[in-house]
Amino acid sequence: MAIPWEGPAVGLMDLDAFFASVEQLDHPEWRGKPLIVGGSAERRGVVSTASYEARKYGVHSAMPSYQAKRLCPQAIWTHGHYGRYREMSDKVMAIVADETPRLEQVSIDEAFFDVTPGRYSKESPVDICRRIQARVAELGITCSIGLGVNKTVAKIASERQKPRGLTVVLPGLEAAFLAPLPVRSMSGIGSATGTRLEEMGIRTLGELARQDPKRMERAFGVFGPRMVERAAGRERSVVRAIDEPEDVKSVSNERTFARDLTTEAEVRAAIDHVSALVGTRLRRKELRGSQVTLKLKFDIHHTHTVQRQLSHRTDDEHVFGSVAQELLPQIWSEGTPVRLVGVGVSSFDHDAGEQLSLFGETTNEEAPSKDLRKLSVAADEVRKRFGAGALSYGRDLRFRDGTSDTMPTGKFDAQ
DNA sequence: TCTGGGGTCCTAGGACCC
DNA sequence: TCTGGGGTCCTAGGACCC
Repeated sequence: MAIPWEGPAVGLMDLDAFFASVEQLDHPEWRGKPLIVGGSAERRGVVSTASYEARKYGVHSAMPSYQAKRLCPQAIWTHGHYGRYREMSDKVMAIVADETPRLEQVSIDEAFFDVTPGRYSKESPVDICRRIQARVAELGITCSIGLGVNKTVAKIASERQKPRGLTVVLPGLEAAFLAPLPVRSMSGIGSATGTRLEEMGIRTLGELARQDPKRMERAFGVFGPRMVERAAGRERSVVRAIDEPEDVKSVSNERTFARDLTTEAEVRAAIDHVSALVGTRLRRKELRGSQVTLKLKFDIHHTHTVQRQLSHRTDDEHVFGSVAQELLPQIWSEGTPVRLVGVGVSSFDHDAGEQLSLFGETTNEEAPSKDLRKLSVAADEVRKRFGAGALSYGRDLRFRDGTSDTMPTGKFDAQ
């Protein structure tokens, strides 16, 4: 029976324990057993995804692996197969896109979609959600969906029932749905903001919704009044169409080392190594940026970054990597242990021309040497054919055995 | 032998210009 | 004769998300 629906309808689809579910699909012998996808306990790894069987032991995403191992020593452990997850994710997104052109992917396992009646189809939004769930299930994995009048409601609803849940908040009921929930259940409110709100005596979304926007603006800046609107269920969200992809703002890579780096040679080799990863990705994405960021983490709470704006855009690690090398002394002196090294490139300015500088590229001291860039492109080719580990530049070689596990981008539950 | 990696957005201070 | 105000860019860091 169709449920009548007035006004906007936004869904949030979340794949249940995605990485672990794909592993269990591909390895029938792992089904029904505690399974953890994540980095190894000995190398400062964390849990990326735990199967529902492992969650019973208290294991959850983002938990340090050593802790997970203690809670569930019998768990099957895998480092994950990112390419395979990507492939499954693409199949799922194609299903959703087949139902509505307004599909905004937020991560490998999550997407908002717009099923406002009359916009693309006259069908009930609830029926469309049920069909998406059934079609995804045919792939051998499952998803949970939240449905409401905007993104905030859809997102929170999707988390109410898992796995395989469909939580519908009918139009007009959003304020009542949100009111009793703790402020932390709304995305955008993390531990810092959550604590500050509590100190102000605001514990639930209902209490947040009743706040004076001016007062919240004084306390939280532009985010304050937005929080109030969202908590009241009044947010008006736009779901991007599938053919208007989001502009990428930055591309970066970082590595945490199993053991801290201490010598200059090690740190500089790490910068080269990480820069090469960034360069390959920039060229694959056809992006050139003019802002270079070097990031070092000394211990769990102390991270330093330095940036430099270049006069032109580049995608060549020989250029931005040597800039990162030049920046190193600004935040590091030999002897300080380094836990993590990161390099990023940003300021792409997609639609602007190549040239930022008033001066020609050839007159610029930072202009990439054509020969070096050719070398970078040739290296991409070798990596593509023989694998990412097939090639590295001179300095790289010295530290490669010290890297921690290369983990795919993770999926983490709140907390 | 205590917490990864890839991102986004916002803020705030300083430099600099008019 | 001694300090205004607005705007923009750059830089560093924090909070948050999955």
